[in-house]
Amino acid sequence: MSKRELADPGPVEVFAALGDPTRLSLLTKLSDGQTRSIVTLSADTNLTRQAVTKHLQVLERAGLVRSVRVGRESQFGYRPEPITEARSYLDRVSAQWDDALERLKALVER
Amino acid sequence: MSKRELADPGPVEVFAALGDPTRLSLLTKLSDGQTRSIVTLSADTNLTRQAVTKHLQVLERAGLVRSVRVGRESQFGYRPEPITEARSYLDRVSAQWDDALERLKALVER
DNA sequence: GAAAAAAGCAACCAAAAGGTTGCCTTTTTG
DNA sequence: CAAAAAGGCAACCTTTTGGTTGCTTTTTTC
Repeated sequence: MSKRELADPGPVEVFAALGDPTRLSLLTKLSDGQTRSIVTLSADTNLTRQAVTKHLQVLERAGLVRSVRVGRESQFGYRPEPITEARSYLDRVSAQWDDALERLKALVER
Repeated sequence: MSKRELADPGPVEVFAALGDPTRLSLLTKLSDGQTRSIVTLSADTNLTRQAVTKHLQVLERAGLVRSVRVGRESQFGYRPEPITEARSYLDRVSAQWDDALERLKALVER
C-alpha cells in the first residue's frame, strides 16, 4: 500500500461534488465525452470564469473530471470511474433495503 | 399541478444530503428497514443529539427518511424513492458516456 | 514583437453548514 | 405525582463554500 498516486476518493466526496447544481450540470455536459476549456464551460453559466474554475477543481478532486493543459488552455474531460462507484454504493443501499423488505414479508406470511 | 404535497426533491438535493459522512452513515444504518429514535441514532456518533437532529432534518427534506412521532420519541425510517431516482440519474450519465465511447469507436473503426 | 486570449493566483466577502450549549415541553415510569 | 427520558427551539460560534475583483503569467495570433 504505497504507490497509490491519486486514489479515487470515497463515495462521500463524490456525492458532495454532485450536490451542487452548477457542478452537476458541468459534469453532465462533459459526460458527452467531449473535452472542453474553462472559458467554453463558463459560457452558458452567468458565473465568472473563476467561479467555474473552482467548481471544476472540486470535481477534479472528487475524481470526476481530469484536466490536461494543452497550449494556453486546460481541457477538462469526464472520468467515469467515480460515477460507477457511486452507483454501486447506491445499489448496495437499495439491496439492503430490499432484503429487509423480503425478510419482513417472509415473517408476515409465515 | 397544484396538490403536490411534499414532492421528492431533485437529484441535486439528494446528492447534497448524501455528501456528508454522518448523514451517509445514518442513512445506510436506517436502510436495514428498522426504525430508530434520535437518541438511538446518536448513540454511536460522538456528536450531540442536536447535531444528529439537524442531519436527520436534512435527510428528511431530501426525502430520504421519514419521521413519525410515537409517544415521546420520533421514529425515523428509510424512504427508498430518492435513492432509486438518484441511481437512475447516475445511470443516465453513465449511459451518455457509454454512447459517446461507442460513437467514437465506430468512427475510428470505419 | 505587441495585443489578445486563456488561465493561474490571491485576497476578500457574505452566506450557509456543522456544531455547541441552554432551556422549555411532553411523555413515560417508579 | 415527581423524576427521568426524549425531543423541540433558539441563540450563538467557527469553518467552509460559493462567489467576486484584481493582477500576473503563458501562449497565440496579427
